[in-house]
Amino acid sequence: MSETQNPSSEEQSTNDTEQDLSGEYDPRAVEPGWQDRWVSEGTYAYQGGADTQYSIDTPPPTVSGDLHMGHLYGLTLQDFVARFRRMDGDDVYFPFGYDDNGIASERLTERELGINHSDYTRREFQEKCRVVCREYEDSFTSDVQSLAISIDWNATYKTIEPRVQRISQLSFLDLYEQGREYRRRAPTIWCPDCETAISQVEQEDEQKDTTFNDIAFELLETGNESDPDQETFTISTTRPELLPACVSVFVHPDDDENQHLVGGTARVPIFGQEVPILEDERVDMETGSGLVMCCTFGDQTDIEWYQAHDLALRIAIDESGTMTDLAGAYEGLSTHDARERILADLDESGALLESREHTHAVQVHERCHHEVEYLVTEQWYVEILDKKEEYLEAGRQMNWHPEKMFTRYKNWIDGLEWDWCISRQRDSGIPFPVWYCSDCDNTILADRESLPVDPIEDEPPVDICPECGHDEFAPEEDVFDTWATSSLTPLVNAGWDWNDETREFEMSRSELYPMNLRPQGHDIISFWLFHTLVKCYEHTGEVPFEDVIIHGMVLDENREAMSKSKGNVIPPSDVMAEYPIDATRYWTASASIGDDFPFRENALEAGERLLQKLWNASRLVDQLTAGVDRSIAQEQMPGEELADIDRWFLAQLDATVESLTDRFRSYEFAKARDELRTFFWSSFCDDYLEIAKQRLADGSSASTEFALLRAHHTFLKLWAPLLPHITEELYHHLYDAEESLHLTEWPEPAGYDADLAAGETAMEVIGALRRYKTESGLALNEPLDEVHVYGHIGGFADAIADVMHVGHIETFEDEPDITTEISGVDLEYSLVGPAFGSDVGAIDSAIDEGAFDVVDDRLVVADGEFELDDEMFELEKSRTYSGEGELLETDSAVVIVK
RNA sequence: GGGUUGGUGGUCUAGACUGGUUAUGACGUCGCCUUCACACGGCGAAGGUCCCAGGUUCAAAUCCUGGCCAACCCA
Repeated sequence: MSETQNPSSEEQSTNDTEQDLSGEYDPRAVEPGWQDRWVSEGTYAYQGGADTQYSIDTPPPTVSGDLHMGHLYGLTLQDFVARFRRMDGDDVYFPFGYDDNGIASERLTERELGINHSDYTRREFQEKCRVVCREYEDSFTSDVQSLAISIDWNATYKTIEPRVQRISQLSFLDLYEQGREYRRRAPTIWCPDCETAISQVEQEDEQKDTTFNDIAFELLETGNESDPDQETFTISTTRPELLPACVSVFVHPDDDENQHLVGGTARVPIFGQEVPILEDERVDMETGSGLVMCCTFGDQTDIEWYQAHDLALRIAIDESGTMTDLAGAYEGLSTHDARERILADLDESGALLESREHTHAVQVHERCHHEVEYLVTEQWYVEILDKKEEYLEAGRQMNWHPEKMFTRYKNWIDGLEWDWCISRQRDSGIPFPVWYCSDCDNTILADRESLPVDPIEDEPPVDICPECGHDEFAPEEDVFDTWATSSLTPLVNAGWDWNDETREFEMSRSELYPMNLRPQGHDIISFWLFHTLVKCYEHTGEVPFEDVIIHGMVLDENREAMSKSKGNVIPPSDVMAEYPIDATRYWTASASIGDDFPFRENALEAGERLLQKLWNASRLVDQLTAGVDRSIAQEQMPGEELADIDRWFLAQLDATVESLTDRFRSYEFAKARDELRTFFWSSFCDDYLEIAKQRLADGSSASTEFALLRAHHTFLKLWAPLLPHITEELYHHLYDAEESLHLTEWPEPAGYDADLAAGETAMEVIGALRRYKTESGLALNEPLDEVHVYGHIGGFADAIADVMHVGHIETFEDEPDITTEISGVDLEYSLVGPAFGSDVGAIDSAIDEGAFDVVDDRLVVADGEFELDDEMFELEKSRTYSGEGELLETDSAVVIVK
């Protein structure tokens, strides 16, 4: 869809492996070069035709602003999956879309150009939207490319493009024909600012300051004719402008004080209409006087009352938030002005008893934060309330990562109260492919083959109405809700379309569907995931996703959500200016899927350090294997030709490969990252590389050269999904000047066996000797004459001698000739507990007092009261060495430095 | 108001499903060391009532109940 900013700086990494790697890694020079090259070479293009695919249904960002941390995080997680799967043998379909139809992009356009949509024709305004969106999309695309997201840039879409419009309209027709859509005049959630209907998901709570007004209503009749002295009662309301819409007053059935009113009637002040007094348990007795007026409509409870009690309908507010003729003298005023004037008039007439400050939760439109109204309008709906159970069950069929996120999906479905309103009274959406007969209002649908259509410009498919024979039609002027289209992304990706010849729906890339992965934030489970499931399930009969990963939100350094109002937003551009992308990605990998996670400057610094470490270690490997044919890294050397120490390291590498593969497959990037970092840094750099360095310093060793290259080559691959730039750069320097590392195969365990226990002990011994030198003020390369090791270190004595510069090393399998004294007993409680139960305490205290003895490998405690088998305990010994040299202890060996 | 999730050294975090007595790692702090890939390095040290209170159990960071706090979702 778009070009990179600077498509041709490929030369910069054509390398010659003869040359040493330069002193320091310079990501500023390296990273942009690779980003450009990957895009211009189409490195991540979906191939098609392979046996195994992996398809990701990426979230199309709403075009409403710049790239933010949430995008960076989400996209990077997807990229980890994509890069791993690609190397692991799958043909990865990693598309990208922009959601540029609907209210968000219209408002962006208005904001950007300082205009209002109503000042233009629909066509003109749409054009302006396209222009503004295109600019935002281009800069967004270049941002995404500079994050090294391995998207196939041939597989992109915009939700406003004709291809997607067609799919969206096809979807509408299909659901209509299945009987799952209807058009109805009914109470609707309405945004007076955007002047459109919205759906339940698009409203949110907001605390607002307002005044709570006590207003006297004249009591005309009581319910049981008692208490005739009472002339008025009090209603508390925050919305006096709704008085002209008042249709009844409600009392709670448990409200003893006001019970006598039920069944009576009252007169509304100023407006004078007579309304019934009814009883309903939805009254909130705690707030105000306990008496509530019901207006059509002030909130959702009003709607429920209206339906349950068959009340009158009085419409006092119109689509633009202006008072209607029902408001009499207040007609034409905004709701806000009407409120002021009505309050003043109430005050003057004495009906306003009290006004007090009050904070309460109101429903607002999430896009513009204006208070919503509930208006009776004609809208299109997708029926969902009748299938809540089925959609819940369908959700259960997907693998949720983390599992607990399914609960959120369930809660959302449980709380559903409205069918899905999909019509919007806006300009820049996808039109309904519908006309209505001007005479009988019959619905005329467009033909499938003619889609996409715009009924305002296009003619209906019939000349006369099939119902009544009339020949004039009115176009449907509404457009689809954004989510009615973005809920179709799996079908867009799979190339869903209607085949007019076979009279069936089909997919041009059917192998992609159901998609393998849906990645998204937990904030849009109710929007995107739920709607997508409903739509795709109804169209295909299948659940659209195999796996769902639900990630958390990026927080600031104080663990608070980033928001413009708090002023704590960190734009990715700031981070990208200061840190390498690979370091940013390293930070991103530290979050477990599902957890919110804080921005941490020091995590980025840690990433930078790792890059430098990887670079330096690679430089050392490069130097140590200067004359060696690098292609051996991709071959196998039989285990028996390898020195013990080399085989030992490769065996550990095997285990790491295996474990990392599992981690990546189950989306556990944080664990993969930490495991790999620890193994790379501690085992490879600190231990093995030091050993290899010494071994090769003493003369060449085919075994060590092979192991070094093999390990290094493998490390580059293992790091590749997380750190794509530096690994690619190194790979080109050392192994292959042409092919991209990211298109090579994920490593597999080579099957090397080694005495892991002996290796472990050998590393302990090296550690102990290192400590000994440091603590004795010796340089680490200071020679030691002679060392005796008591413990099992197999064939690793030479390696220890090499790396620690020991002249002569002697090993003994048994205990050294030292004085040992039993200083305590370590109990194995997992065995002692079940065997001795409540006696464990007595055993503990007896041992503390020294009342134990070892007889024939058994521990006799408290004069024989208890006897423990040898596997139940271990003796703690303190050793004193009186011979020549110094005694060092490790967990499994004793070392004497002569 | 209802629900969900979480609360582990100064900070972030592993461990919790499957209970076992010495709670993981990183960052930061402090001390020592220029050492031939790397001081963006190495070695070492200090630092924890595992939110609180009960309960179950021989044994609880882990399981159960209640509370407090925070975030999110829904009213």
